[in-house]
Amino acid sequence: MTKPDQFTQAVRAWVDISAQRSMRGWSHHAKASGLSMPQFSILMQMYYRGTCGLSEISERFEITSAAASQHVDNLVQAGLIERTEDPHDRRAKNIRLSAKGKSMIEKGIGERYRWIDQLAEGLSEKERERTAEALVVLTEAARKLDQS
Amino acid sequence: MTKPDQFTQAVRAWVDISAQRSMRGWSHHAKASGLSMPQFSILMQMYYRGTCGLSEISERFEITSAAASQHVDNLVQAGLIERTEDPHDRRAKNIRLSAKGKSMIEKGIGERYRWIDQLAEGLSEKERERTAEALVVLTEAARKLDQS
DNA sequence: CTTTTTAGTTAAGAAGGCTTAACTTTATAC
DNA sequence: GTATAAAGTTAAGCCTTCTTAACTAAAAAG
Repeated sequence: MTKPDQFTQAVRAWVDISAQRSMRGWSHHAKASGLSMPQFSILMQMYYRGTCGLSEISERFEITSAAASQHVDNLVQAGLIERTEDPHDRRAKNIRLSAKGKSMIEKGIGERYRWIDQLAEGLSEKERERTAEALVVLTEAARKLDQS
Repeated sequence: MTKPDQFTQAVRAWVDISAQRSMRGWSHHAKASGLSMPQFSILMQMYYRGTCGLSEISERFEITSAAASQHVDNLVQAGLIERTEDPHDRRAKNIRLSAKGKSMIEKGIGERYRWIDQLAEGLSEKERERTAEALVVLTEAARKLDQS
């Protein structure tokens, strides 16, 4: 990498501003629903990745299994996730979002992305089309990075 | 807005994947440098917005001025920011990054955006040009949202 | 079949972040 | 010029998160 060229510059600027925007409504919703950030993050992971074990949570968030267990326990008591025994390995637990947890997260996502609708209103039809195309290209490329 | 159309969909997907990517190296760097997330976020704000008063910090992060004062104090003692009296209003303090704080954040930013360079490698010259243009348009529009 | 590993839980305690409340100092309003 | 408001600090205490350590139960290894 020699210097921040035009592409890098453009991506950085957008990532910055979009991340900031998204985080705003995000932590708002977390607070409003009485959840702490870690709790909310765990629910978020459940939403995108589906059922998992406790160990996966502790790995992903780089906390001890004790900490993960405590978080999960709180969320279970709040009725937001379900914890059942894994039939194939009775030491392990299967953890998944409850219906209540799911709808909660979906509301949070709506909150997180409301600004995108406002953004759309500030653009012409043509601009929306062209930027959407560009983002699809970028998203594709980013996904490939994840797999490598 | 009636339903998530193509534009919204594309923006969401990209925001998701880019935010995730950026956050990864991000909290890593924060931990590695012995700073908590709130502390790191404050430094980040200083970096992008320059000098500010204490009240701006408490507003931006939605914490009391007491909490902001404590954070700032820690950062001053760590040599990462400087706190001086505002000559125009002697009640107020001017808070700005120190050289040490600046280089620290810049290292963090490098960490945060390393993946963008990898992303660039996966695209053709033409794609880079066109996506960069689109992102400039989006960034502009998002900035306008902030001002309204 | 015994030993060791793995998954998870529980309890106790340390560390950090945030709040309220009381206070100082300076600016603004009347 | 006095009263009020604003910027910031300090101290005390609450709450959350996280960790370590001791534990149970089940699977895997030998």
